[in-house]
Amino acid sequence: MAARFNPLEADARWQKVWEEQGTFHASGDGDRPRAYVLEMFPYPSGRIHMGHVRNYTMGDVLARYRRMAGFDVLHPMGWDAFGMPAENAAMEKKVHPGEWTRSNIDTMRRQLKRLGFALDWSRELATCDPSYYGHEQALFLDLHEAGLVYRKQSEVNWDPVDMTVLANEQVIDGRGWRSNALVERRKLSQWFLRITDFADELLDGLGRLDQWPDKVRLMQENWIGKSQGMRFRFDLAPGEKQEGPSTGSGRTEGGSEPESVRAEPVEALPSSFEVFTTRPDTIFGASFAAISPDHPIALALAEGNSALADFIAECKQGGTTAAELETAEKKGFDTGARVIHPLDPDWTLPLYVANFVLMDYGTGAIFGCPAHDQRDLDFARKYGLPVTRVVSPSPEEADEPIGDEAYSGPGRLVNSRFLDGFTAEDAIREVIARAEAEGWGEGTTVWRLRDWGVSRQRYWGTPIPIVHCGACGPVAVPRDRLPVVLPEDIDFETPGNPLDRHPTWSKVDCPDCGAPARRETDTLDTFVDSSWYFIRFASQPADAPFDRAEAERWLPVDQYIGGVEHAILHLLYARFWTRALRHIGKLDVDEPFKGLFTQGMVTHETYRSPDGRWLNPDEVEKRDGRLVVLATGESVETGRIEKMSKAKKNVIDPTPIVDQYGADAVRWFMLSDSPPERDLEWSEAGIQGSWRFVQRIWRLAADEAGRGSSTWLGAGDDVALDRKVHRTIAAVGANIEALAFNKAVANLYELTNSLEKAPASPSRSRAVEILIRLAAPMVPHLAEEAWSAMGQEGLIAHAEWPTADPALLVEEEVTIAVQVNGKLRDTLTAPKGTDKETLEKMALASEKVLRILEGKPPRKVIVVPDRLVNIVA
RNA sequence: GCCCCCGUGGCGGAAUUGGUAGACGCGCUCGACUCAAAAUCGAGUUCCGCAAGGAGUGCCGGUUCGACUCCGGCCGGGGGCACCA
Repeated sequence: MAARFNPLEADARWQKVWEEQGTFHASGDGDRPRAYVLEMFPYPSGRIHMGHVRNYTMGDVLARYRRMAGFDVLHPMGWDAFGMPAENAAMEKKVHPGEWTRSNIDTMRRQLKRLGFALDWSRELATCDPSYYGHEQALFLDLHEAGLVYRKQSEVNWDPVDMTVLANEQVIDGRGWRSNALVERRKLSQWFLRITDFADELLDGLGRLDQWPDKVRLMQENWIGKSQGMRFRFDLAPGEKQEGPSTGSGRTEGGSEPESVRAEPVEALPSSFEVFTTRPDTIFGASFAAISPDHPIALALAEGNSALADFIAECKQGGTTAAELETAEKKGFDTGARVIHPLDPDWTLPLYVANFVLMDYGTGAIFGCPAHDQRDLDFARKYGLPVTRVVSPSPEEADEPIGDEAYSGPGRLVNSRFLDGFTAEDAIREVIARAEAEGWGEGTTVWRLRDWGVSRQRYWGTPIPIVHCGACGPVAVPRDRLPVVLPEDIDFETPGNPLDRHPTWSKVDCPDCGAPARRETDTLDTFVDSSWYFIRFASQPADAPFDRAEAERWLPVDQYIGGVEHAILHLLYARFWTRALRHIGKLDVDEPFKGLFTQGMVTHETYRSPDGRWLNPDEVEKRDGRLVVLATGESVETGRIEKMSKAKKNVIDPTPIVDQYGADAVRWFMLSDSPPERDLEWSEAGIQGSWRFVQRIWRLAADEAGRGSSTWLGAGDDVALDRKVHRTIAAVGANIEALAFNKAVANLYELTNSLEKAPASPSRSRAVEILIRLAAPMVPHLAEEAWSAMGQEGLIAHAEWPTADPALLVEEEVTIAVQVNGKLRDTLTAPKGTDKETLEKMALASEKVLRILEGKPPRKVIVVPDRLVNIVA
């Protein structure tokens, strides 16, 4: 056996063996228990980065561990291959998005294979492949038939130069990130999925996801944002112009929104409108009503009021960034109209248009109760509106005036006529009951969650399988004509969506009436692609998206691992999609991911030259204990430790590192030190430490392999070492199960330290063999090499995970801490299970204790068996 | 503004239900091997102190025989959401 482990030679050899033998194929038959381990599939951006390496190493350890523990493991990999970067590359580098993407996939697949991940490559998929997105189109049509897809006008960020729609994060200071042109708000007809129909289910389901981080569940809960309250009608007081019939009150029930009210032409002034409140109990504290600048009543009133029209226009200006909103002044415009209080026909309130009322939350209108809402209070003070307390924490404070702070605490109703003396809770119930009985309002629930707009005016995505016919309207593409394949001959020379400009692609006959029609040229949000790929991994027939029974055998994913940046959107959409499939009877799974783990980022120091330029780590060198620029010798300023990014030039490409140290050292480093949920700082010293450890294990194995069993003949068992080994078996298994890889790594270091110190014995030989098996999920190439060199049969990937002997886990002797007044003064050793009296006697006999007690009797002695004795002096 | 998480040696971090704080790694110091270096091995490494001993888990207080752990109040760092009625 060689003195040193040579990863460059061994890695490739074992990777070839695994591939040829199909070692990591999920069989899906037999009666072994199943485990589905999945990491979030990558976007093929060009090359693998350290974040990928960390993510996939974690999943790999778990997958390999489960396989050794007897599971049939599904551990697949694929590519989230649609998206904007491919189109950007097409524009910048004049390459076809498909070509660019597929070449990136080839590169990254090679890089992943170089790391020796135990993946079932036979199930590899790419979302940009018609054999994937064609099935997605079919599923889209299924949801469409089930009424879960609808079309409505919606505002988008429109870049007039690039002629494209921008996501919110692509709008920087009101300008397009690429064109720098002022972004316009445009209304487009877009496709929506009715995720709000599932809001309650999605919220409710979070409570049962006990293997998800609390943080993520909380984020989703906030995102869904359930608010219970009441919706009620305000009638406009007579005296205002009221032309034409009432258009009713705006919205229909539930999450299904009609073609937007905003799209209607401004004609008549409605005679009433609805507001939403979570505090119907404070209804007698009302002092004004306010509507959004986008509200139909505001638009109608502005018709004859140029000052109001100006105000509305002003509201539309200004940024929508968080900082701007926070500092933006709360402004209102008194329309002069008044509304009638629903509980007193003689009481009218002024109607304002206010810049802080959002049209797309609730009903786009509110009533203001300044005494008990801070924003309403600020508004009332500004415009000199009355402030009436209606909730009081105690009877004495009933007439206490409200100062600068609104009172939002508990209490009983005051100044509220028939509600006086009610608790807030009872008052809410009472007001809702009354409103419902009298027909002017009702209890309701409002969600922050909006329906999911899935239309993207982009080329590189899944075509939406719809044809627009002048006579028939939007018509589904018949199933036998799926997939609707993206055209390859496209042109990126002119801005805008190439599908729109394609000479022939969009021209089709209507599937219903045969008349000339036009294909939908929008493509689907790429989050749709990632909402069901884990199902396709589990089952991939050619003629259907998945086979229900086969998919149900694997799902839900037992452990899903990825970045916390997907805590909301991807994970919420995938949860929705899965529930939607269940709703339409395609798949009986409610939650797609049973266990979720969000791993931390890989970070690195940043470096700057004296002139403030960011420097690459390879431009920097340590000389005489300080960092200098390699080329010039100037001193380097060490910046913050940050997530690796091109902008900060602190990216370490994994490939050269793997070439230098081998896959196992890199994998080991990714698991060491930092807890997996926290950030890991890449360092040269760290990878060298990992390399040393790989060689230390190798030396132990080589030592045992070279020794043969004869050398320790006559030596007895090393019981202390046996105990250490079995404690380690238990600890490593538990820590991998808990994804506490840094602790499992520490366990293996400890065992290695013990083995290096232990004299040769049968125990030691067994221990080294067990160490190799315990380390196999983390450093698989080394483990295979050592396993075979030690003369073991078969692959270690198929070897059994060692079992801890319970008898060896029990200590015979324990160390007892001896404290005086809670401070450690001495320790003593006693057989496990020694009774309290004996321990107390032993502790009181301690010389150190006697010295501190100075002959005085202890006041009290606390004995915790097998743990400690605390003497209270 | 609202909600959540985290503060432990020079650094990354360990520490079942409150029960010997600092496992393990990195770094550093000294030593061995070597002509020398690398590699490797051995010893040490929370702070103050020669030692005995004392202090110590962001700060202040509380509960307890006993607090990194529980409670209250501050300070600092990070994250999520955000004119949400």
